[in-house]
Amino acid sequence: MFLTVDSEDKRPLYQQIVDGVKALIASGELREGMGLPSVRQVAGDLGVNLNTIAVAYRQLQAEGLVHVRHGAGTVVSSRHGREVEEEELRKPLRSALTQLILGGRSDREIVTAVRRELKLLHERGGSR
Amino acid sequence: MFLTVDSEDKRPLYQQIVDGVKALIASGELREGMGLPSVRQVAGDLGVNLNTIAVAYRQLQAEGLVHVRHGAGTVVSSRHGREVEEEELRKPLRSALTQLILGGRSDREIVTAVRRELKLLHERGGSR
Amino acid sequence: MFLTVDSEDKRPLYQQIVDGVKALIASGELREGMGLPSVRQVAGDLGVNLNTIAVAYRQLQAEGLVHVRHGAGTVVSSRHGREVEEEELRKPLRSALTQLILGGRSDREIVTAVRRELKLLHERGGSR
Amino acid sequence: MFLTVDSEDKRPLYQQIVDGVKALIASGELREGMGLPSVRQVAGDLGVNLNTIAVAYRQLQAEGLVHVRHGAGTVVSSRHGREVEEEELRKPLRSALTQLILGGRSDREIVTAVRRELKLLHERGGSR
DNA sequence: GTGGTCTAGACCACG
DNA sequence: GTGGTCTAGACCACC
Repeated sequence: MFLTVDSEDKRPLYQQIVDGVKALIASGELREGMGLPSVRQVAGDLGVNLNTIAVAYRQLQAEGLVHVRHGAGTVVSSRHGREVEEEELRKPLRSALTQLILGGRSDREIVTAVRRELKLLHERGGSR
Repeated sequence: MFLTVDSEDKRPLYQQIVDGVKALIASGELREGMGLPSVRQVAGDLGVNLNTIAVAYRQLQAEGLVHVRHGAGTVVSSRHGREVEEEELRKPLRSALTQLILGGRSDREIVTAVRRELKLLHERGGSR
Repeated sequence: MFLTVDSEDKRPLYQQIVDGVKALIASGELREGMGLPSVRQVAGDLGVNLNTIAVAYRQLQAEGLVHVRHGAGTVVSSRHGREVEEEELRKPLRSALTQLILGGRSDREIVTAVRRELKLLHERGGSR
Repeated sequence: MFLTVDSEDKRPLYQQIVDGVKALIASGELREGMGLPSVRQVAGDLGVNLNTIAVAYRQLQAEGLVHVRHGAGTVVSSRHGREVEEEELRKPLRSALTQLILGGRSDREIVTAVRRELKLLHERGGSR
């Protein structure tokens, strides 16, 4: 699988997993009905504890992105009811933009960067 | 001052202060050489522990955004020397965009939202 | 048969079968002496592993709701002898009511909902 | 505090804690803004592991019933946005009622029991 | 002091 | 085989 963790990253390990899976879903690389690798396999691949991965999967489940069939693995859910509050989405955007401005980027540069990132995020999904 | 804290926010208090000051600088509301209110005053205004504010100021100082002029309190630094790593800036952007995609927003909607936020962030700063 | 399973349901598959049969008995749709469909047939109909159905039937048998007549399959038992502990019944009731209260429902609304559900549960059973 | 766990109970320990806190909130015994006992204290009182309680508190937080101020404890949230899906509430009700019917209770007895439980659930809240 | 994260390792439930 | 729960014990972040 295409998940990575970085011990330098400030986010907790389990959150990195959550974000990684979210990114894979957002890009279309993981689609509805597809199975996620097992907790044990991810734990082995990344060299982290079983429980840590289990926590990540549980959070994904709680957010409705995946559902678990107990002895049978974890699969990507159909995404109905994912009505995220507008404000909830805007807060991280605002924060990221603030940092870019502080980094000296002009508005034009920022918009260009946004377009580039969007393209990258979609590209990995392939034949979508 | 125009700083606020929200106990419902998931970020720690000190981080909210840091982000708030960053936003004020990014918008131009706080410019080079301008003084920040004293730790004591902010703590009093917000009803927060002195230590919490001190931690926030220390982090701003560590990031090179402000410096302490002895006897004169904390002032906003010049922007030189703050070369933030490109990757460091891109990570939160990517994360914010991922959430927007998962929230069902199209690329066009996202770019529009980015422009709107940029405008809002600048507006507060006035003549800049 | 009128049993269904839902892979999105949080309950394990075998429990869904158990609950389904219980509901059929409670509504009168299945009465004393009537036969249940064979394990093999249910498994085929629902596209579920044989073992899973067998586990469900075993639990129903352990609870005294059905018994096995050799050569004749599984049949619904008479109700005698199934003295369920009062406390055992009250626990799930209390839990369900707690959730309704937390959901903002008033006592009157709850009682009304209870009556409606009772009616629905009986209706399916016909002449009873 | 008035939380108990029962090793005979089929629910996992952490779920019993969650349900217990929910019941306390539903009854009004725990009101908005009131603090929950610390993870360590509950763990000590009940003789279970720290992590188990932490998992329970995290779930309560995820459901929006409490919010956590990192170094400062856990408090009951104001309850806006607790729009639970009607179906989500009805499922446990239906299941509980089914069991009561199977236990031989008549509809009248059941409604009476419901009223009694509702009264009990509210009574513990006192001056509400 | 508070809660959060992580590890190691055990045992259970499900399919 | 899958995921779920629990324990014991460690270390970190926040206030």
